Amino acid sequence: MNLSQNMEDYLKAIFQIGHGESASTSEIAERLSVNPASVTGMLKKLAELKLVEYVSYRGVTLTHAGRKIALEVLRHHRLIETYLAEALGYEWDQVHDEAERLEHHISEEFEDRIAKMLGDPLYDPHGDPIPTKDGRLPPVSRERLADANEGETVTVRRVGSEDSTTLRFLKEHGIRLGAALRITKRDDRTHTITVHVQRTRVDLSNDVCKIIFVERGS
Amino acid sequence: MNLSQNMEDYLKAIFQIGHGESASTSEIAERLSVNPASVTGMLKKLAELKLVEYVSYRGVTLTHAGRKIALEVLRHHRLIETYLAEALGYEWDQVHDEAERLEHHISEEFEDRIAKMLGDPLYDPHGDPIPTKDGRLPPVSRERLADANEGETVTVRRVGSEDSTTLRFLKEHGIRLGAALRITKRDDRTHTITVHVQRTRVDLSNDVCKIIFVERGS
DNA sequence: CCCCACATTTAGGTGTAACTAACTTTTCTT
DNA sequence: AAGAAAAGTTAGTTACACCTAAATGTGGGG
Ligand SMILES: [Mn+2]
Ligand SMILES: [Mn+2]
Ligand SMILES: [Mn+2]
Ligand SMILES: [Mn+2]
Repeated sequence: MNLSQNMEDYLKAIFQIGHGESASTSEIAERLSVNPASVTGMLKKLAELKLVEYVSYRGVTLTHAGRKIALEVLRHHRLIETYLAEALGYEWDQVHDEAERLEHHISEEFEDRIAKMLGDPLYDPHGDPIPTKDGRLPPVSRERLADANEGETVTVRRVGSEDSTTLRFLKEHGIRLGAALRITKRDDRTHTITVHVQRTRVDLSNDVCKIIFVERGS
Repeated sequence: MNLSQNMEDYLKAIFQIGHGESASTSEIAERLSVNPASVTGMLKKLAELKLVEYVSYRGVTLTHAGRKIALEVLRHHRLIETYLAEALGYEWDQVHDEAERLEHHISEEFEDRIAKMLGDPLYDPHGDPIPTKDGRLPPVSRERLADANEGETVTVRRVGSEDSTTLRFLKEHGIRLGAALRITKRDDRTHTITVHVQRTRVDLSNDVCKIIFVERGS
């Protein structure tokens, strides 16, 4: 099956929104910066190809075939991000846009070679799991920094953002994968959490804390 | 100026056919595996954008702006080929197809990083010159093995083919960049040239000898 | 249970880039 | 120099993927 770049991005978006549940037209439109009317059109085409199950006004889910493609594209994306960071010295806030384009244009050969060169990594520079060649997703932490208690110490495992300003901010304050954070204060009035990284104090908004996933302990 | 992948490939084709002279509709169609009628349509659009000078029934030449883009795409192509060979262990017969797609999708950032990593190479794995960032082409040999005399010894500098079967054949017989060839026999009846690489004898058709460019001496 | 707000789809249209078939221009052959 | 062959262009379609505006469906509050 040879799909267009656009179709691949739709399948990936449906996978990432839905994660099993069905994705709505407007969520897909939002994520792809496209008009909802365009989404309806594309969903019909994807349903025609048996890549999604689509019920008018009810949203879509991926079929087995659609899910397989979504995972392949996601594997490309995250392997490329990892390669850019490891082999070419990109920062974690620079990798996303490059990977977003390249994911559609590399060959299986390229995929296999960079995977091997990197030692078949399981996580990308943001801690996102890289689907394996046979379509399985390595486990990820779902504990959010936002839910950690005052006094606890946690380890950063994943940052669920593609926004380069946010990523740069975090990096500059020492918040990177593997960093140990001590939660020194939760202010529920200002929705702010104060953490200490090494000896540096950082104030984080609740919004940011919702996209930082951690593991208890250090 | 943001051009489509297709437009970029047209400009590159015109550059490579013409090299100063004008390119004909059918040559472009041939090279891009596209219908001549489609070429006419595209040439009009490119002329509209002032990227080519187009006279109906008379062919096209690149404008300064068009040439600049062609050189940029060519730089991408050849840098990527070089990168694939040097950094990822591709063979010289595997690099072309991958580069043909990727050339349109990498960022300036990516271009700069791989160029730097490779030490700003001047030639790709086939000995083709890599345009510099400011659009200048390193010099190349135009001496064809086909024109070498019996008894001479020459050094392989460039192989002007993208055909992987040809490239694999040459590689397997020790004919690679830098290899020293002694022309031991020219048979003008069978249009065959016999050369010795190291101690191995290889018979080459005249067609192949026309795409092998050499430097006199070893 | 009706109405309204919102989500979604349909209808109609754009731009890109290809195709085939028919026509025109150029070039070659005699 | 005429006529045929080759090269190139025009006309009319197709497919893709987007858009806006108008119409329709859905689910919750009154
Ligand atoms: Mn993408
Ligand atoms: Mn990532
Ligand atoms: Mn190309
Ligand atoms: Mn090359």
